[in-house]
Amino acid sequence: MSSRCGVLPIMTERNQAPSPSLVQDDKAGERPKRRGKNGDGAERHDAIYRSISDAIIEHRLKPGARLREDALSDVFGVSRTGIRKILQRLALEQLVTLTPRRGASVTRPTAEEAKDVFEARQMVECGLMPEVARRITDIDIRELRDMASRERQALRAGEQSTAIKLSAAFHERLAKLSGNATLAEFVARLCSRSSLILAVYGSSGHLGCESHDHDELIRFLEEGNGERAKAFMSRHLKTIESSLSIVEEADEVPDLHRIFMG
Amino acid sequence: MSSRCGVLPIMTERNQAPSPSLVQDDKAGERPKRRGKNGDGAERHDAIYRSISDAIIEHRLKPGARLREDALSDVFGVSRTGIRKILQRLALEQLVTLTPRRGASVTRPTAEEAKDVFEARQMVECGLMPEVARRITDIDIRELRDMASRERQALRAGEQSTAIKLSAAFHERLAKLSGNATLAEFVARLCSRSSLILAVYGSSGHLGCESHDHDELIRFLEEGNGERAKAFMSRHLKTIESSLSIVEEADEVPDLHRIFMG
DNA sequence: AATATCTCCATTGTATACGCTTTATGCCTG
DNA sequence: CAGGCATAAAGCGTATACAATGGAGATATT
Repeated sequence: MSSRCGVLPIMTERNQAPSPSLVQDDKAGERPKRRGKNGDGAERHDAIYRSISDAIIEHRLKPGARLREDALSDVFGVSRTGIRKILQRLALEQLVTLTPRRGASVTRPTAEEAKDVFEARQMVECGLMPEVARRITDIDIRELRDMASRERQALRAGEQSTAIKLSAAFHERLAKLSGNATLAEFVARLCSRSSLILAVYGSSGHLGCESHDHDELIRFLEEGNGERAKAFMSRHLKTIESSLSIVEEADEVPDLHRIFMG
Repeated sequence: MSSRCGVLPIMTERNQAPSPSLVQDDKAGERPKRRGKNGDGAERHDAIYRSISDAIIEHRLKPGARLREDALSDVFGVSRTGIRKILQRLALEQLVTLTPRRGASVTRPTAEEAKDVFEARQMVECGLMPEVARRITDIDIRELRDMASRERQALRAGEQSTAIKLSAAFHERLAKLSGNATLAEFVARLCSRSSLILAVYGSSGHLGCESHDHDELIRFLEEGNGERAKAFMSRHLKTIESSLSIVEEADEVPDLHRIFMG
């Protein structure tokens, strides 16, 4: 068994925090980095959280990959206590699955979850479009265009990880423009899970959003046409969903007869 | 300062778990309750979580109430480690607020959060009605009627806490009938937060849902009229929201002058 | 030879101890 | 008499240690 992925494809972390400040010598006993007052205590946890979250969203950590606590604590240089907190948070966002005595692993979404997530996105993201079209400003449009362009660029350069994350970020940003923080956060979580779903059910070579869909969507929003934006978003999401090859691989007892006996 | 509520209005807990198994003598040193194999380890945490969550939803713990870790660990007989995990989970559901070095307290929703939450409920709960109307069965209807009846009963008996929880439970159950677990969970969270919002902005004597609204809603669902159910739900939620007296009380320095000097 | 069982190890669950930050009270000073 | 500072206490953040459980491998038995 365990044809799963290896244990730790986690590359240290490409910290996007402003302070690189070598990580591993924190464990050396003394504490050389008492910068401000406490400062990086909570920020460090948040950075680690984003690090793992990004790795999952970008498919550097694939569904089913196990996340052992002391391996993570080794990599990030904090003790298991902090790691557990982070894993628990990721579990609540359903990016990792916490099996009671078995530890954490990257969630492998089921087909039904996939359906639910895209149904939810249909309802919420589409429902948000009119309000977004109403509230969007020129600055927002410029920023969205920039994101879309960077996404296209990454896609063309073959940087799948980056493209996936930018695509999710685009949808999240869009939702945030509605001004409703609660719904925006919900959309953000749905986008993360969508990324996971793409990792499992996505056909390779065709990752999520079409190259120019986002640009077209921006155009509708720019002209304040909320209804067309809504319709387009609906079509957009349907396109993504229908591109999935949901085969619901039989988890339990994988039909050895059918597999081997033909 | 600290004209807040006292420290611990937590009455031990009216455990709804099947095993009462006295709680407080766990701290007595020995561990007399090693029942099955591990059994109550995780279940116990879940019970504590529900205990606190219920207390918040039922307004036995009011917004702003501080939740000190060792006080809770004393009450429930588990160490701070477990309490922290639970508090973190509650924080992620936005029932409690975790201030970095200050500990946990019951969240006091802002006016904007209230608006966002009800806007989200409008979008999701109403959007779910057609599907619910399509999938509802006779058994579901009977169960919903029972819940509504129990709610009315509690309301009439003056048991506010029970009525509030039953009302939220009704909406949650309804959402679950849609078959979409993701959206159902979102609705559940919105309902919890709504309860909190009612605690802060609700005019007393008029808590949330009207007595007979739920019964009427059931009727529409029973006849499979998703659109009317949707419209009714929309009106229902609007009624609740407009019953709030959102005054955005000045949080800081609770106006001691106005309070004591008249 | 295959399966069941036993044992050991890897890994998580929980508690406790320690340090740091914040807060409150008392004292000193202007 | 009022306001600021210092000291003490209390509570949170983190790490480490210990216990317990589940799994994998080895061995014995049928």
